[in-house]
This record gives sequence, structure tokens and C-alpha cells, in this order.
Amino acid sequence: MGYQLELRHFNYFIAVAEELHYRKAAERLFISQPGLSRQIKQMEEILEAQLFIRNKKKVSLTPAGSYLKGEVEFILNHLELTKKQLKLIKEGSSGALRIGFLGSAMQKVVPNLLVRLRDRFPNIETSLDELSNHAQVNAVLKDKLDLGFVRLARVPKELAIKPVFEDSFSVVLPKNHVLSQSSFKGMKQLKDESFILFSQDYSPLYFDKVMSICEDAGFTPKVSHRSVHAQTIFTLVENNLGIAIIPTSLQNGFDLNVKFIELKKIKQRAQLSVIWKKDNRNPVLEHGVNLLLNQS
Amino acid sequence: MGYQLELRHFNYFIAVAEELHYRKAAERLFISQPGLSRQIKQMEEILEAQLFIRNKKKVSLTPAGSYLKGEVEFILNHLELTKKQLKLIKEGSSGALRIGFLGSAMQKVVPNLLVRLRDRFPNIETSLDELSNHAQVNAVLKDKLDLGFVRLARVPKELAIKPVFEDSFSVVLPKNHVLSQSSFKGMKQLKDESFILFSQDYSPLYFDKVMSICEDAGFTPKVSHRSVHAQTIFTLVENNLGIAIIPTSLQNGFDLNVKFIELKKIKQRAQLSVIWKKDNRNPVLEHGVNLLLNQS
DNA sequence: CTAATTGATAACCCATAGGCATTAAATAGT
DNA sequence: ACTATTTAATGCCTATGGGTTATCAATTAG
Repeated sequence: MGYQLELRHFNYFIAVAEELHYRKAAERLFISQPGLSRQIKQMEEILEAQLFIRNKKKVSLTPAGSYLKGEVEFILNHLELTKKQLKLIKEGSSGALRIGFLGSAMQKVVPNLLVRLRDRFPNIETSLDELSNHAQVNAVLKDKLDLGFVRLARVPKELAIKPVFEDSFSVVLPKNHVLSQSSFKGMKQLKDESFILFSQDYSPLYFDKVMSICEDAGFTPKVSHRSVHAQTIFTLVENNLGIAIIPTSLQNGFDLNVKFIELKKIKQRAQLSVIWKKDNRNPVLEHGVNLLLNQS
Repeated sequence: MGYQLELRHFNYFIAVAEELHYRKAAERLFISQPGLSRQIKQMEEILEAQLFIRNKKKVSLTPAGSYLKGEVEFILNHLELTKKQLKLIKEGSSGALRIGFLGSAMQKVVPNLLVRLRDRFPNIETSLDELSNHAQVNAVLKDKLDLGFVRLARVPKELAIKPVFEDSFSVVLPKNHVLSQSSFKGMKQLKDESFILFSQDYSPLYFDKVMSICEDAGFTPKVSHRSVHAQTIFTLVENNLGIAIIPTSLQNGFDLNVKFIELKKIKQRAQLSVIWKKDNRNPVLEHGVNLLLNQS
């Protein structure tokens, strides 16, 4: 007494229930017949129910034993399934990847990653959250996100950061502006305009780059408005409230009454980076990062 | 190596996964901490997967461990059920039915089912648990309950759901309120009252319906208090802290200083549904469901 | 910097799963 | 009827490994 039911009992029980023959069952289990006899007997004592009827020449299941056989088979099958699934999770081919992104990163990189993830690992579930640079860094640090897409130069030392996309800048002008693609010669022509920019604390890197572009052209820009939404910035430009400088790829996906002039000769580039926590244990993360960095 | 997974490992694993603390888990299991450490380590070797992250001061589950916890809970619950059924079969009975219910479902449907079950199948044992909608869904999913009585519109796809009772709504007013059965003309008269409702996460369906009743009357209700107990709601109304809208049948069984006005002309109805797991293996479940749905 | 608390290791002990030998009962063959 | 054969159960023994105590190393709190 005081014994505990174990999975061993289940395997032995199934063998006997299928063979209906102790010696054969014992052979199949690679143990001795007396050992098997004792384990089955013990099992019956633990469950306080007779499972087999043995009359010295024939073994058969009692109703209780027959019911138990079905349930034990179910449990063992479920367990096997669980082990297989566990292996998949361990390898990272199943699980969840929580992704954060800046509004301005949706144009190419993130959709591309999602498509390739679904193709290669259909069992991985993804979730998306649009968040600011700062909120993403915090979320990744706190293990609320696995991956973040940010425009930042430096991040806390717990995080890894890798550039994934580089982009030129473009000037955004109202349709009726005097300058055009052909008449535009350089930033100097814009030194008296007032500028609409992304807020400095929303994306300090972007802000610095715009400043440095103007500095290279020999002036300091007047900044009239700041916003965190590309949509807002375009609308302000449309209404003649100023001009803007944005990462070129942002112009896709909007249908507005503005014109874009790409700054091809400017050395500054807008870069988008992925961040993740170095000691994040989510095995899925590795696949995500690989897929992003080893572009094929 | 060559070790086998046993039920013992499962029990130990669940203890650690719940406590997230080896010493406390060991105490709960009445074994020593080193023994527990070794068994968990062994389990990880058998499954070839890390289940916990321990950094000397904090224990947490890996994604694999978290998945395994759910499955192991299911297996252990199912095993408990099997043992119970086995005992009943041995005693010549046909099985057990574990029922969960919302407090507000006891008035008619559940007692009715219990009486008819005992008449038709005197050998079926029943057990009852009062649980929230959410807790019932989880319990049914994990094989802790066979039947649940909930107020929900949608449930996970593993579950079946069927409406069993439909009810009008009633307004609950303090005894001294100016409105009465005869002077009540419509919900519009209540647009300036503050409302006491069941919490949204306790019963989202109920919450939505109340909102829609008020919306139909052309106002958005001020919600002053939320509770999960009908008793509490009645007491709050009694003390002039607001008025409530409840399923009509709930008014039975309480003796309180409030008055009820049934909303006969309102299209919204409170409905109670049964849920069960589609692949539940309890042989008795079918009898219970049939008795409920094929009302005689 | 000390004290306290964590999980992991090491060495030991003994409970028990499983082995071998044997027995008792049931059947088959002559 | 009497072996010969085969069944599951019993008795005894061994050794694997689960669980113990003592201790360590790492981390945190004061």
C-alpha cells in the first residue's frame, strides 16, 4: 500500500489487455512474466478494482478493465502527441512571435517577413502592434514583444539591434509649390521654408538626420509643426502649412495632393532596424531573426 | 539515460510550474528540495526540452514548459475522472456528471436537469460547482467539468454550445422609487439613472445586451457599480445606489426591499446556454445533454 | 559587507522493480 | 488415467534509482 499509479503500469496494462496472455505480454515488454504479474496485481490494488479475470488458462478483461483500456489508450496517445508538439516548440517551428513596428515600417519589411514566416513555418502564430520607438524598446525589454522595428541608433545593452532596411530621404511639397522635380537643384533652395517633422522624442534618429541634412546645406530649419503620424504630416503639407522631409518609402500607400522629390545626392539615409532581447528564450525568435537577416 | 517518463514527474512538474519556487513546491509535495531538483532535471533530459528558466533567484516557465503545463493538467484531470468512473463502474453505477453553473442559472434549469437525471438515471452521480463563465469554459476545456451553464454567445471551437433557456429582462428599482409597474412606460424614463450591472468580463454577453437595450431607448447608461453577485446588486439597489437590469428569472429566491418591472416590450432576451467539450469521453455526458435538449 | 535565501551537487541509504527458481493449477496427448 | 506441457502466482534475491542530509555557489536584501 501507499503505492502510486505510474505510466509504467499503463504500458504494462495495455500489453496484457491486448495480448490477453501474461507471458507473451511480458516478452513484448522485455521483462519477466513474474514481474509483470506483480505489477498488474499492484495496479489493481491501487485502483481498488479487478481488471482481469484469470482462470489459469485464459485471461480476459472485466468491464472495468475494458473501460480503463479505452481511457488509458486515449491518455497514452495524447501524451505521444504532446511530446511531438513539444519537440516542434523546442525547435521553434511552432509557437508565437510578437512583433512591434513603427507606422513607417509597414511598407515593405514587415509584410515581407510575415509572408515568409507563414510560408516556411505555418505553425507559427504572429501578432502585430503599432508602437513608438520608445514603447517598443520597453516592451521588448519586458518580454512583451519578441521583435521590434525601430528607427534608433542605440538601444540598451540587453538588446540586440540590426539594420534591415535603408532608404533615401524625400522632400514633400504641396502640389502648387514653385519647385518641381526638374527645377530642384539642392536643399539650399529650401532654406526659408518652414518644416513639418516627426516629433523628436518619437524618433530622435530621424530628427537628427533631418537636422544634419539642413546643416550640410548651410542652414538651420524653422520647424513649424511636429507629428507622430505620416498621414498628419502629409495633410499639413497639402494645406500649405509647411514642407516635410521623410523616408522615401513612406510615400507609398497614401493618395494625396502632394509631390515628392527624392534627395538622391544626400549622404544621409533613413534606416530601419530590428531589435530583440539577447536572452529572449522564445525559440521562434531565432527563425524570425534569421529570416530577416539572411535575405535570400 | 534510459529513464522513462512517469506520472510522478507530472505531479512534480505541476507543483513547480504553479509555485515557480523549488523549495515551496518540494514542501507541498512532501519531499526534499534536492530530490525535486533532480526529478525535474531528469524530466527535462527525458523530454529533451528545457522547461524552466532558473536564474538563482527566479524560476519561470519556457514556452515549451508553458505548453506542457496545459497538456499535463489535462492529462491529470482526465486521469482523475477515469479513476472516479472506474470506481462507479465497479460499484455497478454508470458514471458521474460534473456540472458547472453561473449563480444566475440555478433558478430553474439546473435543478430541473438534476431532478430528471435522478429519475431517469438513478445511478449517475452528479457534482455541482458555481463558477464564472470564463472559469467554466476553461474547466470544460481541461476536462474538469462535463457540462457548463453559461451566458455566452461564442465559445472556443472545441466546445459545443446550445441555448437552453430564454428569459426577458427586468428593471430592479428601490421600493421608494417614483416609478411603478403602472407608471412605467419605457426605458427612456430611466435615462438619467445610474446603473449597477454584472461586470463585463464576468458576462460580456449580458453586458452587451444591457447596453443595447439602453441604446435602443436612445441613451448611454451611466454605470456606477459592477458586481458578480446578484445578491450584491440587489443590496446596492435597495440602498439607493442605482438601479439594475437583470434576467427576470433571477428575482426568485431573494427576499429584498426592491421592486421589479419586467421589460415585456423589449426585444433583447437573456439566454442561458449549455456547453460541453465535443470530444469529451464521459459516456454519461450524452444522457445529460439529451435530457436537456429533448425537453419532454 | 554580512546575512539570508535561492537552486544545484555530492554522497549515502533503502525501498522496490524486476530477475530467477519454483509451485499450483489447468489443459492436451497418449 | 497419467504424464507432459503450459499457464499465472509466490518466494526470495539483487541492484537500480528515488529520496535523504549536508553542503556549495550564486544572488539579493539590509
